[in-house]
Amino acid sequence: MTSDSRPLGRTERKKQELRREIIDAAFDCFADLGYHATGISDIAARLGIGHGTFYRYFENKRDIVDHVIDDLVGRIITALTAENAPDAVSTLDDYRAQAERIGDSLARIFGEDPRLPRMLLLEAAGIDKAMADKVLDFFELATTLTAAYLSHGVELGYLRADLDIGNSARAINGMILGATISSLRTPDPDHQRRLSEAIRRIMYDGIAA
Amino acid sequence: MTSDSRPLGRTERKKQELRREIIDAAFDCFADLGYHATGISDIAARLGIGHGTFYRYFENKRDIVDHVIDDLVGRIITALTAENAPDAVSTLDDYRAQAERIGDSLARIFGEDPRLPRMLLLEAAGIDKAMADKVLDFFELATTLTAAYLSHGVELGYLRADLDIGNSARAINGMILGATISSLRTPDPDHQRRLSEAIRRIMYDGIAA
Amino acid sequence: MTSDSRPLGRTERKKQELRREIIDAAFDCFADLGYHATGISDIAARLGIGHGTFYRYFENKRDIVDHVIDDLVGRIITALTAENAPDAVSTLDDYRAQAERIGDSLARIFGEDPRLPRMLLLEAAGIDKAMADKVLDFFELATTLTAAYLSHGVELGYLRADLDIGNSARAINGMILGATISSLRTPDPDHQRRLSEAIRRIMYDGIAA
Amino acid sequence: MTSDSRPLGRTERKKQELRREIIDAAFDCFADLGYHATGISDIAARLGIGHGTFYRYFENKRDIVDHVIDDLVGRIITALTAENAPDAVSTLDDYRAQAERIGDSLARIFGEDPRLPRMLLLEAAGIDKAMADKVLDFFELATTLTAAYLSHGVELGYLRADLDIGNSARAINGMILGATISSLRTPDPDHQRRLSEAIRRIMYDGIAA
DNA sequence: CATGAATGAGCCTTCATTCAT
DNA sequence: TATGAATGAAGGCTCATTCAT
Repeated sequence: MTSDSRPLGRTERKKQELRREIIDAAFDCFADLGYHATGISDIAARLGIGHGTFYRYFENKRDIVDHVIDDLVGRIITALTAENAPDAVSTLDDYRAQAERIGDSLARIFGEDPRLPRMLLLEAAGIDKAMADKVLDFFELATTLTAAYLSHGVELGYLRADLDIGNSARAINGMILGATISSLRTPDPDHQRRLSEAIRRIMYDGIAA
Repeated sequence: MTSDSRPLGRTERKKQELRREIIDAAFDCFADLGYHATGISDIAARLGIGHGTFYRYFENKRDIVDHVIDDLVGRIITALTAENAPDAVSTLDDYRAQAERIGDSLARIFGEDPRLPRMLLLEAAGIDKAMADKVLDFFELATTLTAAYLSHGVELGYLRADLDIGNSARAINGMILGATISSLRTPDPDHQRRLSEAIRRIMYDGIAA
Repeated sequence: MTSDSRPLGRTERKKQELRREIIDAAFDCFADLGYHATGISDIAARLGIGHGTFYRYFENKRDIVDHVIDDLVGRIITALTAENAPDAVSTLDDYRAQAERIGDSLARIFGEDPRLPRMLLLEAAGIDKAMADKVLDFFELATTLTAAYLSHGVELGYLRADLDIGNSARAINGMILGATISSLRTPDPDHQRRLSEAIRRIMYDGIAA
Repeated sequence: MTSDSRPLGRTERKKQELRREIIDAAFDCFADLGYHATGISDIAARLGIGHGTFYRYFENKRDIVDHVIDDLVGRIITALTAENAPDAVSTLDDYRAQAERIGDSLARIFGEDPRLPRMLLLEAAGIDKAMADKVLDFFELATTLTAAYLSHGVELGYLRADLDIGNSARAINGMILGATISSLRTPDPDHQRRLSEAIRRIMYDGIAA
């Protein structure tokens, strides 16, 4: 059982590896220089491969950035859903703890590599209409995930029965988005923790006296 | 004292007018095609002027987009602050009404021309580092404005005394940001109204049962 | 008898004056910035006139530089021929003194304004073929002048009877040219005097022991 | 030790070849059209290559002309110094023969391709200040070379002991320069020979009776 | 399969010149 | 007559992409 179930040849495995490395190098370049300022040769140079080789793995410049973004989005979705299924909790404390856990997951993944939110929020949408759509798709997907949590909370009676689930999900995601943007300027973990706390406080109790 | 109030000659006025038109045309182009896909000739063609004329009014392509963005930001700030000084209200009802008014202002200015939020949120940040900074500056400014409102609310006793003002302002602005992004996909005014309502509900009461 | 023989109107006189000023300003610009780096607007700006006005006095950029060069050449020729007619001397000492006087004239006119030789030797010829021809014409004219002096010297018996007049004139003018070029790098009058002395020594005695 | 002497691969050799061809084509264009009237596309078209290819070999237009001029200057210096070391002669006749040989070298190299002196004397200096400096540097270098010959001549007693070596070198180079300029108008080899003769006559004997 | 030399579409920008005011 | 706003030809340069080796 040393290899995958399908007998990928050594060559094939190497190819997948390089493909992976190209995606990572492209991410590095796009994050450092910006998409438009990055040349294919920058990506190739970072890997020490000929820039012609790039085209054996990806159609063109537009193609690679799609893979880079899909990769990022996949990483985030994975982090958010792992061990955090909406219906995995059954007590109020569990519920709140899960919300906190989700916030921490996001903070960790964005905190570990600030280029990730920067790429997703500042760089990606400006590439072209299709990419902007993909970013908006991601926001919508996030809304759906959040809505599922809220829905579960309403069912369990933890949340207001009259909650406008979809729109509240949008609002909550907006707060997370705001926090993420704030982290671009102030990456300090302490600050993020306080901001996270403020968001949870608003979520549960509002701001009214 | 023979008409000193109109110190601009007819020529000068025409110049200012054309300058204004170029900014507008550039906004149109950037919003339609994206910054990088827009050529100076596109802007000039839209106005029926020679593209050399463009350079009599703006340094270069980077210069005009700065003016376009400053113009948009200025419009938004104006709309948000006009008749909405943080300390212009003195009762809780006034306070809530003002919050609603501000939300409406934003909805109107973004609803009137959906290209405005699209330009500011999706296009601008991807132009280059400096522009990304300008967009983040704008978010920070918005946070400051919101914080002033919250601060006033705490002073008047409408809001929780233990409110983390700065971070709550960030969270609230995040919700507005989320709503704005949502409006890019679902420009329907009714939907916006419900979303706006959900945000205000969360703000004041939270989501807890 | 306050005006010229022809009753030039005041307007006409002003026109000639401005024309003159434009030529001077153009010379300044060409000498400072180089012909190609000089814009019509640079010339106009230096005079504080609109650059459209330029075209009421000169056909185009190529036209003005022709006038500038003609002006320079005229000044040099005038300086060289004034009081220095080839047949104005009749003794050997006079002859040598005249040669010295001519050298001094050149040194003075070039020394007074180093932009003059710079313009003529470095800038002009590179403008285009026609201008290069004009510069070569000037060299030929200078050769003719020098040849006349030599011819006179031979007639009077001051110079070798077997002198190849034309080619010796070319050689002598070459020495002057070399001195002028040297003055571009080393404008020091003392150095020029010694160089001038060396040239005259070679002219009369050669370098042989 | 299997052919270590040819360390350049075939590709590398081709590259050097094309680089050489570009320099030559650029020289052709600059000489034919003038530097400013020459476009990169003219150079590329002359070689039948895409104009983008040009930029794989040279930084920009300014870069190539530097190489063209350096190439010309190098060729001249080589021709002047090859087999003509200042101290390679030991009799007066040798000395005169060497001087003649140097003159012939120059005449040959300039006569073979009249575009060479045209480029160096008429075109180059007008390109910009830096290039004008380079041309003046070349004149100074030539002066240094000539001065070495004169110095040797004085040491051997062939030349006047009181010779102002530096300035005489300038004067002599001026005569050569004058001859070169004359050759631009009158490329006839016979004429050049007579002019060369006249120069040598002046050098050794002067013009006095 | 990897390479990088070659390519040219297409951009931004300048500036001499025109002409309506 | 003087002006300077408008113009667009022209050209330098970049870089994604191709393809022969």
